[in-house]
Amino acid sequence: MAAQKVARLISERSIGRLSLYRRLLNVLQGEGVRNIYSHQLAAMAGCTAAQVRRDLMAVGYSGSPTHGYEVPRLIESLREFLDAPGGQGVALVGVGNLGKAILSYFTGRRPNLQIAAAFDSDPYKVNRVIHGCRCYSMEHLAEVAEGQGIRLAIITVPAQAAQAVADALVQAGVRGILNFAPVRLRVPDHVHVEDIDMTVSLEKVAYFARQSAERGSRP
Amino acid sequence: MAAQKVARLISERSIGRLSLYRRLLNVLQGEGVRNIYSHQLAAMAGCTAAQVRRDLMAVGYSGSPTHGYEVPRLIESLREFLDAPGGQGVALVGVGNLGKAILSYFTGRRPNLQIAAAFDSDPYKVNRVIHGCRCYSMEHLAEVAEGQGIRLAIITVPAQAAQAVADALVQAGVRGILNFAPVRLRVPDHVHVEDIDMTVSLEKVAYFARQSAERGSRP
DNA sequence: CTAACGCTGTGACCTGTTTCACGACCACCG
DNA sequence: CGGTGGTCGTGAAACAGGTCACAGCGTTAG
Repeated sequence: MAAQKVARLISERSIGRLSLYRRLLNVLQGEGVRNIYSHQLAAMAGCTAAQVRRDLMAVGYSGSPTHGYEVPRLIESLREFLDAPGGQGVALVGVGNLGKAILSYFTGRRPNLQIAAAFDSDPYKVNRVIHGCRCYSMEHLAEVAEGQGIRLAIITVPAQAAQAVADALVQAGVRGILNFAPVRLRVPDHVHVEDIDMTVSLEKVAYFARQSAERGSRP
Repeated sequence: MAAQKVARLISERSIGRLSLYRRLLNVLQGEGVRNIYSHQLAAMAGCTAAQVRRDLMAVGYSGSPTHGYEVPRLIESLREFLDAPGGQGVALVGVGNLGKAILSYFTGRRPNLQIAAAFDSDPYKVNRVIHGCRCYSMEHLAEVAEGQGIRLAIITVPAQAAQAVADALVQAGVRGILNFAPVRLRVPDHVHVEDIDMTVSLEKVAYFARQSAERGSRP
């Protein structure tokens, strides 16, 4: 407690990039790379070297001017900075097509962030094991979530059901939600919601693709 | 051509919000709402009224100070602003779990942005129809994409294959890519890439949930 | 041994986005 | 028929995030 982290004002964007750096570094480590410079990491992450250095300021590990950053130490520092000690269980609510895809996507990917339980209102899915994850009834959400100390959740239910699910999750003590439903969830301040809105993303792509097409055809 | 749109410098963020507004408005229209004020839209979208008004400046439809915005006219203006005339075909590459989920997710959702063709390297999937969408072999990508005038694509292949797929798509004339693979794609400047990185998003949720938990426990 | 190099960390600047604030307008009420 | 209240559009201020530039330093070449 003496070494209390100063409440760093670090932006959401930076956290995203730090997570990206870590993933890139893991690949590099697998290739046997021992040291790396900020500009190399920047090239891989698609940003500038200055931004990499500034982001890394937050994690509290300094590289050497001569050898750059030691890959294993940097990974370790990022782990300390980003991960909860002891790992975090995640609940997934809504075992439809998207839910199943996400279950398989995350299976064995991040050992520190495992999907520990799935929930669905469809009685046919309840008690089945899907991609290695047990599916529970919605009625047992609070019980299972609290029993497993789950603080994070992924919502992959239809839009109409999303708010009710979010309320139930908050009630069960969840502090963070990754929301795939195309709705703005209303939650208390202490709960963090991250939206992934595929429709909006696709429309953004369509818009900007059209823009660059027009720009390109009229030089 | 005389009415050439002034090259509005509109931010990526704004486009995302405009797309969100439109979706909210469609729901409202279904409920029979005729008029709406900026602050109501703001409450639903999770931003401020000033931001709604500023975003809407770009679309070129002015509301009335007394009745706010007419829902049908605003939807129409957003459609003109966001959508390509005549609709845009989209290709989906990678018919795995995630690809199938996305196919079912977009089926019949946005009539203007239909997934017109799917591609996979697995011969077992080729020529099957999945969620109403024909799956072609990767070899026919250029042929089918050009034949159908496809300019947009969604990548849902494993990370190792993503760059090769992106190259092939660009070669086939694709101008915008929605990329689910956890890799930074390298593409020419005239191609717009939008990344959806679920791992990064989940880690962001985990980080900020932990932050607010710590902040909450120490008031 | 000295000089020169290249990289890191960080203060200062700059750019792009959000918020504020205010003039103009219209409907409604008294 | 004038006052009042509420909203819109938009210039200007405030803010956040990203970039630049440079001091400091270990390494290495000469």
